[in-house]
Amino acid sequence: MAKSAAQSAAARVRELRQQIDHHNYRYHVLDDPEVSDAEYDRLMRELKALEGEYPDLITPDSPTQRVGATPVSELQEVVHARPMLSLDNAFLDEDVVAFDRRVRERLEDVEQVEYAAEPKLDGLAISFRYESGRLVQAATRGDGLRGEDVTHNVRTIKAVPTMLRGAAPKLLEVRGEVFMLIAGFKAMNQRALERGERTFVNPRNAAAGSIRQLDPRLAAGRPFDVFFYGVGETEGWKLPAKHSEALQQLREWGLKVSPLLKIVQGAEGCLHYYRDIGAKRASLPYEIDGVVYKVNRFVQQRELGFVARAPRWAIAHKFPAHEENTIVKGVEFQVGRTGALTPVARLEPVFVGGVTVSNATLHNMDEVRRKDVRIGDTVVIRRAGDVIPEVVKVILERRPKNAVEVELPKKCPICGSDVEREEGEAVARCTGGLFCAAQRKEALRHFASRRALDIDGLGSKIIDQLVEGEKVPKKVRSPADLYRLTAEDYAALERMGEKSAANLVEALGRSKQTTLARFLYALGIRDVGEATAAALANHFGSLEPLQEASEEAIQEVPDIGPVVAAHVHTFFRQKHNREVIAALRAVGVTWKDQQRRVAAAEGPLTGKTFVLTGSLDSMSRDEASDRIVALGGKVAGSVSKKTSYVVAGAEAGSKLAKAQELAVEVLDEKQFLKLLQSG
DNA sequence: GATCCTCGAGTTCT
DNA sequence: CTCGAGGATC
Repeated sequence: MAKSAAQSAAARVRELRQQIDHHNYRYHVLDDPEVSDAEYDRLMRELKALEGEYPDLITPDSPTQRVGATPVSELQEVVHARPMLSLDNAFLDEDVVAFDRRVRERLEDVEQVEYAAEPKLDGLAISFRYESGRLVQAATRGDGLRGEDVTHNVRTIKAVPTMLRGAAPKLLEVRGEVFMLIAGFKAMNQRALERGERTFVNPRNAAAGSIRQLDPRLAAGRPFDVFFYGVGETEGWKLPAKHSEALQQLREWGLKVSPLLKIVQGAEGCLHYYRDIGAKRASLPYEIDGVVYKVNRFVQQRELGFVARAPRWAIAHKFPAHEENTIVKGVEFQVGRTGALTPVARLEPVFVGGVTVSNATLHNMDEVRRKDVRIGDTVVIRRAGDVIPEVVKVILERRPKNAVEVELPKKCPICGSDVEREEGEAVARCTGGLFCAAQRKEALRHFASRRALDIDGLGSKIIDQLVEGEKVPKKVRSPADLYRLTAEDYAALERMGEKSAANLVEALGRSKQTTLARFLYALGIRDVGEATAAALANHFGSLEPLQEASEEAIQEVPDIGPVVAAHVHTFFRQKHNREVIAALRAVGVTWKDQQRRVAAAEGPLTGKTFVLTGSLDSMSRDEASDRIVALGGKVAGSVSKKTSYVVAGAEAGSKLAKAQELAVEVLDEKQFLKLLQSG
């Protein structure tokens, strides 16, 4: 009786493992799950329960054994049966052309070479050994000849099958890249930060660190993924004629291959592929540092052979690096429109991500202390998918003895006024107000900016001269002064010809006809940005009632609380500000009072919130957002659970990753246009 | 009182 | 784009 129960348990265990392996394959390799996560969990729980009852049935390749294997005391050395080679690097198009030429010269009678091209992932190269379809060993690349045994950790990666599907050969050693998804990496870092644990600089380091852990419980649950890209030692498998065909066979065995793998012809095909992937780079959910081209036919590969430790039949074509090291030469403090003092690191110029970077913001003193940046330090600079360079961290081992700590200045570097930092606030401010030339300049620049009065041709070089100006009849102190200068006055400035001066006066004339919302925004009231200015304009309809409104009345406006209301109220109580406003109206700045509007326009998109990222082909982001609002939708700046859609254009950045993390629906340009049309 | 969602402000380089 | 902080909501 007991025996037959054990027998049926064994059968059920086999059945469950088969099902779970199948669902893993659907989920991780095909990206097309058949069952819900809940159903999957139910199968896992049943298997665990049975194995708990009959421990004899537990085998190392059971899906339950991925997590919770016992820690190892040290990583064992593994000698690779076939060396894991490194690749030659190409940085320029010419390098690729030269590579292709060398290949053709060695292969006589071949006019055009076929290459298999795929992205080069920024992860960790691993060799996986399957014996009779069963994963028996996973090892790091190491120096190429010997690596470290990391089987215990690799077993916890769900995308790595512990058992191959179908008829597997007696021995199959495959190579693949283990990497971390950016979204998962960020979430993991965030959690670590909240718990006060150490964080990782980038997904690559996180992957390498996790895989080399001794305790697999630390690696389990980390957001790993894997793509297999090559074959090592085999037994009982007759290799097909082409590399791409071999990868196709790996796919059928359940080993995940990059979906971006492509067959291309000649150097031209390679370069075309490089640009194509380069354009997609920022929107991929993982980091890549280039693409790899491999001669596709195995016969040709064998004919080409190797030099030293790199094959002659493959090359890695690198993208410009995202991260570089450089030295902090100094830290200066910039003064912004509101008087905020911002520390900026002056760097030894360094080429990162396609441009030369010589400055990077440090945001505020808290940030300086948190990262512990000192003058003389060597730092890691990153230009991720975004544009703005960032100091990632200090390389402490390279800190010179005479490194200087950054001190917050006591006096404003521009005007010499006292610097104050409110209790509990991150920013320090110059107290000089409009006495400070930096604040006057920034206020003018803000006034002229595109989203304010949009005065073309009034750049910072011109503003500098107007404010400090030797060559101006009267120094410009407020925006109203701008309208009193003539074309001749402007033409007298450095780097200003008659034509530019005429254009500027023309632009000033155009700017006089504006809207209340833009005007309020242009005034530069603290904490009043575009959205708040629009809310004030909608609520009050015209300027006079707002100027006379009490703090309480201002707080009636949606999204305005006591702090902002106080700023607005104080602004209009000040004599100087009222004079500037009167002067602006006197020179002809005007707008149509708008209807007081309570609700937004009704439309097919009412209740939907959109977030835009990347650039669209058919319209600018401003146009896109106008069209959404016209149909009753809302456009927000950041992705949250309440976001209905993220519209991702070319070179979408971190918002796309965030959307994927929160499972918010993502629309590409086509789908977005369709939605607009149907509305 | 805590948490989430938005907005504002400052920033790089070509 | 990122960070900090104000406002709303539970």
